[in-house]
Amino acid sequence: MTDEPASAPRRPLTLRDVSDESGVSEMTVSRVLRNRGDVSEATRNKVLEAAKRLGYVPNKIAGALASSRVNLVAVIIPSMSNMVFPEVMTGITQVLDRTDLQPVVGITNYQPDREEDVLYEMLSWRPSGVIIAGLEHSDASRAMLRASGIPVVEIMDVDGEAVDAVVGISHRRAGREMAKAIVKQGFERIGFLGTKMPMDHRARKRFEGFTEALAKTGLEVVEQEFYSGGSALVKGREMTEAILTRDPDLDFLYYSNDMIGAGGLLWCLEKGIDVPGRIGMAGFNGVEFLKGLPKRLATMDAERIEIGRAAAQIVADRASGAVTETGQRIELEPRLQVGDTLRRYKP
Amino acid sequence: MTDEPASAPRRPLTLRDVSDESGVSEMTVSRVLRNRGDVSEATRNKVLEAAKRLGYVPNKIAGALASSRVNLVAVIIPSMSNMVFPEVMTGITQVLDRTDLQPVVGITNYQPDREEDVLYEMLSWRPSGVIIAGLEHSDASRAMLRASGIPVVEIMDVDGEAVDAVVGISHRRAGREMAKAIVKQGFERIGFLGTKMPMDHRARKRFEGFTEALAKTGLEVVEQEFYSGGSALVKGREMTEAILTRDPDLDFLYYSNDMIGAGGLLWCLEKGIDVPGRIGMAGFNGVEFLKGLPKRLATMDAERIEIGRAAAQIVADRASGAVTETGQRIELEPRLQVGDTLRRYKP
DNA sequence: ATGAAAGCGCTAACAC
DNA sequence: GTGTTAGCGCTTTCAT
Repeated sequence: MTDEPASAPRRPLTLRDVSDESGVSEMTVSRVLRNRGDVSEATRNKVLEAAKRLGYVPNKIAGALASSRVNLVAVIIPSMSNMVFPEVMTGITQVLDRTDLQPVVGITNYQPDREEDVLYEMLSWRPSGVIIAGLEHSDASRAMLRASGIPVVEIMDVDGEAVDAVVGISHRRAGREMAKAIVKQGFERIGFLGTKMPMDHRARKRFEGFTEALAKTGLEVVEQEFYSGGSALVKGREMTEAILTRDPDLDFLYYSNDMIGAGGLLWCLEKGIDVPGRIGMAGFNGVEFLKGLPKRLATMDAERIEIGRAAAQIVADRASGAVTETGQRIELEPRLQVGDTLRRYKP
Repeated sequence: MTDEPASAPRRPLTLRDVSDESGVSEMTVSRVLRNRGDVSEATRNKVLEAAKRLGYVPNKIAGALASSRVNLVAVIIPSMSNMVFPEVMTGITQVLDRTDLQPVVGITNYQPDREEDVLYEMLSWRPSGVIIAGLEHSDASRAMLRASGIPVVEIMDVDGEAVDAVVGISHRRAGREMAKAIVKQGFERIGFLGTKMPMDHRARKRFEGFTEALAKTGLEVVEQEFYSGGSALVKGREMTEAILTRDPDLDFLYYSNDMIGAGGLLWCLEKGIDVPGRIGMAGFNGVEFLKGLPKRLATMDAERIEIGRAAAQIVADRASGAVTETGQRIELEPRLQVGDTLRRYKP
């Protein structure tokens, strides 16, 4: 019996092993494995066969160190269970799949110090670019991003100062436009339901834009309700019940995201409340999920896939050297989806 | 004007720069930055200040090459937009956060050849371990996993042959137990709704267990409906309508996941169908989401967070050298959640 | 078309 | 407690 089963070698294979096995120099083996430079068909095949026979997997660590090229793109987002960020990832992947770049995801759980750690960790792998959610970062994080010397794209939000490039929508504007659409339908006693603000800058900006636009028409948010943690759908129900108990005369509820909006909508329908005849509702994000509800909640599409695509394109262009420009700014237009809960029945 | 703004240096900083700035040898700088070995408080501070002043971020590529230690754990999953896998990630993160290991996620979109690519890419970074969803992989993937010489944990499913360690539930058993629970309530004309099988081995196994257990009681699935792609909630509605149109006498619908089950439930409630009096329903996964629906869909909890935790623990133990055992097998028990759609009203 | 030598930035191992 | 030396496994560069 041997101590070293073929199935789990103690020492990982190196180029050297493939070189020995094939009788070709390390250098030429390297060229074959990377499709670089001219190699005769004969040696090429010898090498490929040897590599496959041995089950050789190149060591990217050594390769990256030698070439100072790393085909990774750091993607730093607050959460994965949000429905929003997986879609951003879809957009990023769509574009990066056409290049040799690979996304690597880091999760911050909406905590600035966690973001700092994750960023530090990722930058220490010297990625080809960074795509990071939001414009609000700790001073240390911004310093790291600036000092990294690699393309940085801040995504989701354009309301603020960017380190380098930025792709997103204006959440203030999204809030304003929703306010206008609501007022236009004649709603007047408006309640707001959302996340606790400090955790979510984009929700805060939407709220600010919303109240600002209402103020211009002489209206204001007459009741508010906030939550944190827990199942958003359940929270939406609970908050809706709470706010309508406090003020039964509200005629519109604006939710800071679709999930709590969906919860509120389900609750109202169960209670036999006429939506939108008696009360109108709207959420934010435009998640696909809404299509399956009894009524389609009004919402505003946050252009998530498109944001991911555009951000990845900026990184890819810059990493390939084709583009040297920095500080690109792409503002996408949030699209109002009227659905079934915003347009009032004509009396 | 200078060509080289301090904000974006051409050349990334090295240990050497910190050494020069602090007047301490590279080696000692390295020790300080890694908290290794004894360093006097004085030099320690000198180094830390110099590093911070310069904004130095260590190069993990070089570090990993020199030490042949990489604190990354490759996590390979089919999808992020599934609600299931983010929860597995939560469990993994909970455990890894207490170590110096970091998860790196790769997405396969349920495609075996994509899985092969992602795996190859990740292994080439020489991670400390691999956590990979499912037991079904291409021969090449299995060969790579075996040859890697690092801990491999296959998760979610225990029905099959594992490369190394495995943590999950038996989906066949989950299907069997749901069948028994349904039969026990006196349901007899049972329909099944699910994903197209070849894409989803775990759903297939649940279906097999389900039909097998039904057969033992002399029953069978009398109608089936399959889907692929699209919004699961919408698909659930459409499939439910289709299957009940084909066979209006069905008295139970078993869905292969909670999302399509939720769609079906909403559709039935809208149509005024008495659930579970007229027709019973059950899904699979136990997603939190169900709590916010008008009725709680019966389901079976897949123990996702616990699976993530246990898998990460195996990798962490093995990576630390504390445990050398291989081939661990942890089978968790899926828990039936009766909800409101399985227990028949007493007549 | 192929090979030889040097070195990427760091850490292990060993001095002192 | 601190410094020195020799690589880690590749790729770059320059020969041939």
